[in-house]
Amino acid sequence: MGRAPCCDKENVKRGPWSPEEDAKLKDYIEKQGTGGNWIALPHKAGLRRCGKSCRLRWLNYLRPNIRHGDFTEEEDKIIYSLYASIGSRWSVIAAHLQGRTDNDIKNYWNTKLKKKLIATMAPPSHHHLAIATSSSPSPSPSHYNMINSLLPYNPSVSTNQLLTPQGMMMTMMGQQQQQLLYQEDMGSLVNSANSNKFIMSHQEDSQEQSTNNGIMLLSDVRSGSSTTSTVTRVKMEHLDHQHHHHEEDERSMSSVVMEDYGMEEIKQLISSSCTSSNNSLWFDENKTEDKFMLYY
DNA sequence: AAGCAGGGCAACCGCGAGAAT
DNA sequence: TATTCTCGCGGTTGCCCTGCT
Repeated sequence: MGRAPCCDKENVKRGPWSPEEDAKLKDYIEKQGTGGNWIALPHKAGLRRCGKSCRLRWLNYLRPNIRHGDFTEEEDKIIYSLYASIGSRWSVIAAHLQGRTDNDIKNYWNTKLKKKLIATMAPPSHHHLAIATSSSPSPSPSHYNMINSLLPYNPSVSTNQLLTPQGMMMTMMGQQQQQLLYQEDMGSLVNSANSNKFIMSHQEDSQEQSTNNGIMLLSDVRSGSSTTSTVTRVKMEHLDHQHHHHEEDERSMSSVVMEDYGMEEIKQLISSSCTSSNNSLWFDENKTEDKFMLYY
């Protein structure tokens, strides 16, 4: 049995809203509210529009304190970060950006930010998405920015704080305590069965802490919806051979693991930026894990 | 100046979740 | 418990504007 249409499509106006319609809708909602029923609202307000159309118009354009255009760098970072963490859940991302609508952010991402990311992620071949290793030059700030963008968003973290591995670590350590399990060594890293849990293992050499941090991050954020779930798992590993006590392979190695069912774009961006000759790229299409790994 | 292509954005569509009946 | 209805969401479409040839 088919679903009943929400309105009589033959008798409703479609397309761009006129200033008169805007005024009617705004006036009605300001005086009467939505009444909790968008379907009935257009009739009451004297509009020949579908209730869904009215809702969309109000939420995306007419409601107070809406901002359009001119996204700031800070907002860009927030969007990058949240997208990396939760995927294309625009309403959630919008909730973190005062005055922005999900539609605005979605459009902004699709038309500008994604391209900006491509530009960032596709520099000359000597650029890699990686945390500095002892055998490679220090990454540029843009690398940290990109990596920062993969970290879960935390509004209390300043931009500057995110710009260095140390800052990132501070961020993780200080801000995500409720979600973090801190492990003393890699070998004891466990993959939590719980969703929405962030697991981090951090190795340090007591003599060379400042330059040779081993970092392992595992982010597992799942949407609440079982059917439209966006699963994002960002795992970044950096195993420096000098501190790599638990593996046979002594190569300097950093890896990024992205698991995701709704972030194909991110996958492509990262994989395309990390396929230079000295990297090996592994896709693990195991359906139970759905992850791919990038090793340097 | 005209035609075309691409980008940006507002609006629409269809689906799933959850409330109401 | 099953069915219907509304809301809210993400994906997609299509119009309009701008820049290029």
